[in-house]
This record gives sequence, structure tokens and C-alpha cells, in this order.
Amino acid sequence: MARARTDERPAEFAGRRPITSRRRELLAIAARLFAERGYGGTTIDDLGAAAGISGPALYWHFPSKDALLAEMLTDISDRLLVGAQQCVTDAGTPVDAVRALVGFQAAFAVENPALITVHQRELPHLTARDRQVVRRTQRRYLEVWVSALAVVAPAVDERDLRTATHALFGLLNATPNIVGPDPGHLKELLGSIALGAIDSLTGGAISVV
Amino acid sequence: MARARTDERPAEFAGRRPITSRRRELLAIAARLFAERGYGGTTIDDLGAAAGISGPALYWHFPSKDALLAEMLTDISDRLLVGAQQCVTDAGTPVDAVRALVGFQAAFAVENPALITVHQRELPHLTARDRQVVRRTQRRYLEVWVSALAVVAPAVDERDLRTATHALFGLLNATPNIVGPDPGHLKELLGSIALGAIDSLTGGAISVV
DNA sequence: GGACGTCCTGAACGATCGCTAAGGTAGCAC
DNA sequence: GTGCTACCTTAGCGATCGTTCAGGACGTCC
Repeated sequence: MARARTDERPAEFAGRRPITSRRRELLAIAARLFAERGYGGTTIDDLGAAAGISGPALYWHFPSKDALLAEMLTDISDRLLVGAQQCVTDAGTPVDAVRALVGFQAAFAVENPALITVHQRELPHLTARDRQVVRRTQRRYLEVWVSALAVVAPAVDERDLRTATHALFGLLNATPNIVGPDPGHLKELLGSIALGAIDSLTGGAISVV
Repeated sequence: MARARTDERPAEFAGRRPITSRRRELLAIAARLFAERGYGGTTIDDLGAAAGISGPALYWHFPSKDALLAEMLTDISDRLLVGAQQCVTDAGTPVDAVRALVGFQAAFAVENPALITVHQRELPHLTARDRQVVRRTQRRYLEVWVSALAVVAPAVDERDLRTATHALFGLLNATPNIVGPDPGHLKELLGSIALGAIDSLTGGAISVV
């Protein structure tokens, strides 16, 4: 008999776990099911069945259902934060930085609607500790946006900028509700609408071509 | 022994149930808890405790936890639809209609962030039948917006308008994530950002004062 | 007084579901 | 072959939770 991986590698489970392709696959499947049925509406057996294995087999890869969700959410927020930081450092001008952020978030939301859904919806089902971690990363992501916007909209109060950024996230993250258009077109459309929204803060310095 | 209300009034539970103030109160409490902890993270006993009664006491007012959620969600979508139709019929011009819709949705979202959260998040936990009902009403609400926008943005493809409307909903419904500003200011701010977003579709016919 | 309606309590049942336990199989190293 | 690792199986436990049941308190009406 082999011990469960949880017993075998306690230190690893406490921090970062090895990211195998199988784990990534299972996380993607879980994201789809969570988006469709909700976290509470998806059982371990559902997840296993969708992956072609039994329910309890998941415990070889993840220590618990909670931990699976936690890993999914931290991964999403990490990817967003890293991508946003990259946008800013790569941009030549402040205006370019804002445009890059809009394009990046639009692309992520269009390409990963299930992740967006889970990220928006399932935060309450995390443990207090995991929720805190995700929230912290989300806040840092928000700050990247607010800092970038503050440069192109210096006249706007910073609290209003924070509000506006939340609104922009809501706008760009509407992708799970949108059906039909091809990804490229959708990115363009959402991006231009978002830039129009930003124009209402700057007086029109952004979306002019 | 008194029979449970479910046995007593089967016909009434099948369709509309009487809306007492106590029921409304319980629905408001449930909305707050669902928004905080999620539907699956809230037990019948939690709901009862928050209302100062025992858990099973809820079964006097609602036939099931599912039905409570269903009533909450259908009520929200009904209120939105009725309000939107009112906006359009009361408006003098197409531009006024769009402005009224933006103001109405902004006001609702600012005043009822918990309802917005539940409405966005808990749809998967409805039975197929209830979900269909809510979806239908949501679609009619969307159509009110698309029709109004089509008049002020005749050059935009209707599918794009539908996409844009989803984006606008996402923008205005970001209120649950926004903390701090006073309601009046928040409505104004979100409204003006939304109008800026609409300007990106019309070329600037809306937000000009 | 009694009948009746309204709203609630406390106990308990039954089903679900996350999770554990114990073991099996296939592959690779030596 | 033996040993080891990676990944999976089925059976079942324990706890949670939605729901039902039997009844009780309080009011109103006659």
C-alpha cells in the first residue's frame, strides 16, 4: 500500500506544490465544473467523473476540495498580478501602460471565462487564511491599475479612481455572460468600451488613435 | 397541531405566494447571508439564527431553501425589468431613455449590493425550471436596454450592442466590491463612467450635458 | 369558555458528501 | 525476480444539513 501523498509530503503541501501537467488538467476540469454548477454544487465524485477517475482519486493530487479551490484562485490572482506588472514595465508611456492593462485583462477574461466566474464567485468558500491571501493579491492587482490610471487622470480623486477600476474590472469580466462573438472581436470590442469609460475620467486622452 | 403551511396551501406555493412583511424581512436577511457566505455556505439554521428563530421555522414561510433562493432571484429580476420598462415609457427622448436606464441600474446596484451579488452568483443553485424563469426575465431586461441603445447607436451591430450591454451591467454591478463612498456620489460616478462607455459606441451623443 | 389561525420549538430522520483506509496495478530500476 | 514510485480503486465512516413531525404558545373571534 502506498501512503497518500498528503502523508508523504507534508512540507510540500504546506507551501507550493509541484505543478504537474496532470494537476493542471484537473484544475482546468474543476474550473469548468465550478463555473457551471458552483463550488457547492460540484461533488468530489463529479470532479473525478469528469476527469475519468474516481472521486477519491483526487486526494492523491490535492489534500482537500477546499485546497483545490484555493490553489485555483491563488493561481488566477497571481497570473493577473504578474501580467499586469509586466504590462506596466513594458510600456513606453503612461497611456500605453493603461492601454496594455486593458488589453491584458480583456484577453484574460475572453480566454478564461470559467476562471473569471470562479474567481468572482467562490471566494467565500475559502478558509479565512486562503481568502486573505487571494484578497491581498487582488488588492495589489488593483493598485497596479490605480497607479497607472492616476498618471493619465491626475485630476481624479484617488478613491474615485479605485471605484472606477472596480467598475472597469466588472466591465471586462462580463465575458462569462457573453456568448457568440469570436474571441478576437470580443477583445477589441470590450477593450474599446473600456477605453471609452476611461475617457470619461480623463476627458478623452486615451482612446484617441 | 397545525399543519405546515406547505400542506395547507399547495396551490399558493405552486404560483405566487402572499408577500407578507415577515417574508420580506426573512428574504432580506437571507440575501445578506447568501452574499457574505454564499448559498452553499449558509445553512437553514444560520438563516433562522440571523432572524431570531429556529432553523426549521423557516419552513412555515418557505417550502424549501431552494424555493427561498428562487423567490429572491425572481423578485430581483422582476423588479429590474419593471423598473427598466418604466424608464423607457417615462422618457421623452431616446437619449433620455438610455440615461434613465443607466441611472436606474446604478441606483439599484448601489442600494442593493447584496442582491446584486446573489443575483450574479447563485443562479446555478436553482432548479432547472426556476433558472429558466429567471433567465427569461433577465433576457427581457437585456432586450429593453438593447432596444434603447439601438436607437442612439444605429451604426452599431446588434450583436455588439448585446455584448456592450452585458459589459455595462458588469460595470454598474461592480458595487459589491466597492467600499467607502456615499451612495449618492457612487451613483453619479458609476453613471458617468457608464455614459462614457456608451459614448464609445455612439461617438459622443450621450454624456454631453 | 372553545375553536381556529399564525408562527414557532425541539427532536429526529434520511440522504448527501467530504474524506480516510486499505489495497491493487502498471511501470521502471537493479 | 524484488523493490520502489506513481496513480488509481472500492468500501465505508462520520459529520453535516435539508427536511419532516408532533406539538405548543399566543392571539382573535364567537
